[in-house]
Amino acid sequence: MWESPHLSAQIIIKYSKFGDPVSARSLFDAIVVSSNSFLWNTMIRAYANEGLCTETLELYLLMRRKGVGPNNYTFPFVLKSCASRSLVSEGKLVHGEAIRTGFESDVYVEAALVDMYAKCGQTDDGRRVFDRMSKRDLVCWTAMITAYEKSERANDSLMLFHQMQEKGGLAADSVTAVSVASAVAQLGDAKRARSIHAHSIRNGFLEDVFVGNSIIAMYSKCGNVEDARLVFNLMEGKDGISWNSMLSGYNENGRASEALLLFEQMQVSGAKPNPVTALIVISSCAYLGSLYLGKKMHNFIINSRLGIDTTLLNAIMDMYAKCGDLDTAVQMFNSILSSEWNVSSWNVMISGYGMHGHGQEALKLFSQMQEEGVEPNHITFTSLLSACSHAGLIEEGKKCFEDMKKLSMIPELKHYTCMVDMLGRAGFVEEAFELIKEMPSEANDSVWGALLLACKIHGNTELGEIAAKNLFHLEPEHTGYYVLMSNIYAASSKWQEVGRLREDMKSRGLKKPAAFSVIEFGKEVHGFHTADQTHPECREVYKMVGELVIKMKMAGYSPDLSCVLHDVEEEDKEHILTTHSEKLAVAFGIMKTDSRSGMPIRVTKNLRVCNDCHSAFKFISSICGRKIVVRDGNRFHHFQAGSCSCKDYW
DNA sequence: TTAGGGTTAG
Repeated sequence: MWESPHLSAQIIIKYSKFGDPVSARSLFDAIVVSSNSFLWNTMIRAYANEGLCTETLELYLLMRRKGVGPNNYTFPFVLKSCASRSLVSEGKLVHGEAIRTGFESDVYVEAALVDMYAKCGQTDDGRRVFDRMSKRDLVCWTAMITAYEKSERANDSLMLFHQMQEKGGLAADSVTAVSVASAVAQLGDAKRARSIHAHSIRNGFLEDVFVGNSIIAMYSKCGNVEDARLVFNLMEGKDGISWNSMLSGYNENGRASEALLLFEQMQVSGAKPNPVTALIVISSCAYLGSLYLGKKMHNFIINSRLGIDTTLLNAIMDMYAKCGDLDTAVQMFNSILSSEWNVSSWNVMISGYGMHGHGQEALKLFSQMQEEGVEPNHITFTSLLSACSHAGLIEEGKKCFEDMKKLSMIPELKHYTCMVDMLGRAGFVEEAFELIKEMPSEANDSVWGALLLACKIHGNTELGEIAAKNLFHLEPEHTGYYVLMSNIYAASSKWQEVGRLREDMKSRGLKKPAAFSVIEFGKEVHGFHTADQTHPECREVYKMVGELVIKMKMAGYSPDLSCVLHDVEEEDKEHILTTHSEKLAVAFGIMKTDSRSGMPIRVTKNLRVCNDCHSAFKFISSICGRKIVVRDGNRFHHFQAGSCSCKDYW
């Protein structure tokens, strides 16, 4: 029997098909192996198809040592193994052997090489092989299109897709459509997204769940959640990834509450959440800043035994920090051995300390991290610089920036944004502007935005105008920048300029974003707009604000009328201040919660808290003996006994 | 005797 290599090969393949490569190998070893490559190829194929990479490569080496020549059947399997583990150097050696043995231009070997280089992220090497190929089929084209997409070269990916249709005369199938949709998603090109969707409908690709899922992700990343939802609703065979894609689509577009609503529907539908779902939904809670929902989701994750890995733990800690409960985040961090944490865990805590104004603690944690031998990455430095900025630790921040360069890390735009923010807030607006001028690349809207904010805080109209000019050019539709500049003009009573900007906004159809504050206690959530008239208890709330103002005035408070950016009478200004959404929310909290409970009043505001409210909350915390925690658009403020954790520096 | 391309989160 052993004399027939074909029969032996069939048995080896059978063993392999039944998932028993060990028996296959025993049989292989028992056979007197000839110099014929056939049986070797069969055994290598068995290992490669089982995903046993080491075994494949070892057997390949043994084959070479025994003087058996590999051929066009050997290389595709060996290359497949290299691809599966991203073993670039091994793959390149095998490529060399294929050249030496004269099998490089075999179509199967070529295709395997393209695939290997693509999977190892060596896109250009893959392209060189691809260009030399004598015959290319749809799979080869798709492999190369996907390789570009995966290495974030969306334009190259789409260019190749068009070449495939025009020069190659090939039509895409659903697999190609998935990669092309991902490439369009990377570019965020809403117009092309529609055309890919239409193409997929025409060709019936939407029956493939992979295509539906990638189109949902594509629309979401192009800012078109409505169409993503439409595709999602029409999908017949939704799987876990469909739900997750739609959930994260809402998150990406700042619509976290809709993500949570969809999550409820997901549970009703019977679809089973997985750890990715948990990760997405926990970050929705973090975005909303709802401690109640965050805790509820944390319990859900524990009870549903989803399996909590470090990534999910990091997201949970991040959620607690962003929902104002830094203590729980710290407790979680300290309750686990530091060897269990990865660099993101440290980053989460450093940024958590930062957003709550504990700059020194953030720096301490950074030292500890380095003592533990954990290498910081660019996110570590973003978190650190932002922590220094919030705490006004200028010298420390400058040192971090230098440390970063010493570690051969090139500062990115976000690091410059933090530096401009840090210098600008501290009053070094000119120095911040100099830094922008020295930047190796062009400043983006975040960098100029940080400068504009600094100009608003310190009343620098001249530099503010320069920042605004750049911003109006870069982001002509971003309302916030018009508002900031108009606030700068208003603060120096340049009402004509204010009017001009207002007209400009009007002609572009832009509206000032409405201020909105949310207060949460127990299961209750209440929202207030500026001058809210819709809350069922708003009369009582205004009465409470009035009483608080009287008490505050007796304690020395005087309204900061400069916070009213309208050209109106002083008396009206004072009244306008009492209608700010965050004041209404805090007053409601005082009315509804028991001071004896020791629970803080937790308010989240979508925009930056105003100076007058900030001052008022310090008085209220002292008068009412309450802790007030406010999360504004930028950071946390913890008011207690007449002062704020930000030390009036924000 | 042969193979190869795909979706979500961080």
